[in-house]
Amino acid sequence: MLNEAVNLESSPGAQAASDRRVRDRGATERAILAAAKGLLSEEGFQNFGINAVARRAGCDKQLIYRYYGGLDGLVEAIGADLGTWVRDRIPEDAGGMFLLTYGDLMERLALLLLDALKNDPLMRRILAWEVSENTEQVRRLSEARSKALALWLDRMRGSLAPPKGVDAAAVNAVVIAAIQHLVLAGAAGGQCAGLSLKTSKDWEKAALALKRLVRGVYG
Amino acid sequence: MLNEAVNLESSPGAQAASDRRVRDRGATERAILAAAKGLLSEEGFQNFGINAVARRAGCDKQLIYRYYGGLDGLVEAIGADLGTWVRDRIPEDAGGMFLLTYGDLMERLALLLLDALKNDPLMRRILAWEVSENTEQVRRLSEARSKALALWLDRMRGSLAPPKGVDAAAVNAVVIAAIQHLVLAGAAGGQCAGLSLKTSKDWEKAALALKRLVRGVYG
DNA sequence: CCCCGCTGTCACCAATCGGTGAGTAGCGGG
DNA sequence: CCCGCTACTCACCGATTGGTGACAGCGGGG
Repeated sequence: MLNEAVNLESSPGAQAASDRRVRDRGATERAILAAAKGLLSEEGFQNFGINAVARRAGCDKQLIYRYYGGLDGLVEAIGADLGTWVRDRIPEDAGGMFLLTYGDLMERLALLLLDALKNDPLMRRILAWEVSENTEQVRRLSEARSKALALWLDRMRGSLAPPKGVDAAAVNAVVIAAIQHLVLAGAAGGQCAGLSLKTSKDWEKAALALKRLVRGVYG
Repeated sequence: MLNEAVNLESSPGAQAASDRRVRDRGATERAILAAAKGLLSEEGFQNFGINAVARRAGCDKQLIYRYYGGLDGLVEAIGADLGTWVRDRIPEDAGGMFLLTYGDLMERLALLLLDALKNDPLMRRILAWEVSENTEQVRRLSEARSKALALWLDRMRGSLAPPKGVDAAAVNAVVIAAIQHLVLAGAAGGQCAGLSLKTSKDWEKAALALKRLVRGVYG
């Protein structure tokens, strides 16, 4: 039914032969990792499983067990890959920014983070995963993500000291929480607490409100 | 277990007879709804399904199809039930609050919402569901939830007008986003952006930061 | 040369999923 | 008392899940 006659293939039957995977473990490993990241980005963690990844990678799931030790190992590999996230979005002039006040800096960082997350489906999916499940799997991934975020913030901050009299760590955490939830809600439902988050005009309004909040505490 | 043995048989087989559900459609419907809400609250949306609900309700899944038209209808019933959420947390003195400024009001509302969500696992799970999936099912539930939230805010606000010059709707949405994400992250992983969210002392720090932010914009 | 190891494929497992059709059991009205 | 309506249960369906053991084919080292 599937296979034509056993003939000397000249017809599309040859396709099966040409599709044949070259024996290259490294390439296969990379294909699996890419498939996993793509699948997580596009479909979310709901239907993220061995079978789905293998299907997308175009290989047998057995290879995932062999090369990554199962889904857990694969997820860990994704986490390790998140290290590139911070590298990829550190502008060269990070150290030479002409930011005068801590408020200037935090406003800038908030807007940068908002934009970065808005355009990074993988990070968004991981974030949603984090707040939805509490397995060891997602905990490891979460750790990698938050470490990357912390490193990014640290690099961007440089040596500027926060003002005294405010618990900057707590305030920043709340601001980041707001950013993350805005992005999640916007991507998922297109709105948050009655505020539409679809058009770029919508996002400008949200960004302005965010700026006001940050400026309100840090001046 | 509940009922003593009225009968002749003393063997464990009697248990099955004593457990026997009384034929009461209304009670069964309520049991199913309660099971659904409890399951969603405790386990999250991951393993929320016909089989799990029926198992917890102690009845056959067929009844869920019959009485609620399947999971969708059941979810909708949960959504309808969220209307009580508002009623349950409107303090009597809502109209008679001696709040002078819009800032006073929003600070108070923010802290109230933070606490309410912190202690409401069902709302939290729904919230997490909203940012993780975008099916028709969750969209309806989301709508019910946000409508309840909007109504609550409206009731609490009374007739106090927001100050001019600020996009209060956007600012409030951002604040609510922060609250919701703090609660989600706290419940799931016990922290958010490096800020621990476990002890009540942790939450006080977060609440203080939240107050500062609100006060910063609304004075 | 042959053989062994590595890469990749396939077949199969038990468990669970959502969903449906048919059958049982008890209560209430005639 | 019995009959019918209704609440309820059971058995089964195909599909999909995570997981494993056995096998095929190529290639390099003895």
